[in-house]
Amino acid sequence: MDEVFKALADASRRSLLDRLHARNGQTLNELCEGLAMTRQAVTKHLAILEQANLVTTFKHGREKLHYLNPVPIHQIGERWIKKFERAKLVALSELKRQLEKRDE
Amino acid sequence: MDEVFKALADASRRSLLDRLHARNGQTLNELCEGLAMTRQAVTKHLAILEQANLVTTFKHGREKLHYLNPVPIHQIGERWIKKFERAKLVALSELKRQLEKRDE
DNA sequence: TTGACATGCAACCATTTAGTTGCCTATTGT
DNA sequence: ACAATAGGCAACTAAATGGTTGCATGTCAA
Repeated sequence: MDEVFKALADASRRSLLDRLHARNGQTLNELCEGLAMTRQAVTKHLAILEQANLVTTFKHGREKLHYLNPVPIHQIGERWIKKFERAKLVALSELKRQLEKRDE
Repeated sequence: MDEVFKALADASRRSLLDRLHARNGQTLNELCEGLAMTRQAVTKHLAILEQANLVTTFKHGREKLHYLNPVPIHQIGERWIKKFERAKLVALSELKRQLEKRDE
């Protein structure tokens, strides 16, 4: 779980996930196109995404195909966001109560 | 959005959010209790959470009260996770298709 | 009013991180 | 066979990050 959050912390990596979401199964070079980064930098980002299990790869000849694995992202929603859903419901009223308490 | 993801990337900060979720409106010193960190380190974490709008604070006399703001977390779910929900549904079949393609 | 308590500010340090360059290996098409 | 293509590995650098210590400020309570 820690690795997933850390992987998602970087904007370049989120954009790589966006690209895979737009078209799944891209090669490393395809993912590099149009980015202001060297191929090696992208390789490192993909390795981090892979270690967080957000991306799965298959080798096909000399190419490496990258696939988005949305399951960990879904788990964030399941385990973490839902935890704060109820809090969201009462947030406004709590803040309101606090603002009144402030004038004591 | 970038700030929210970065704020969530650190385990200490997520645990601070957990603590606030368990009991909202704690002071800085209360949030420090039992942590293997100096007060100043916690202050920095809370500042990052505040800047990401995940925590809101009110000063009450000499105390600073910290409140969880779950809205940005909820927005992650809205804007980002749902984007990958459909992808999750087709992920397995896509992977399967790829595995077959591999043997061409 | 003065000491204790709650917090703020700033300088400093070590580690991690994001990126680079340079070179090596493996596969493919002609 | 061999040049071009796709990717891998390692060393290095600059900047960001997470943490510390030391001191200053503001508020409360006796």
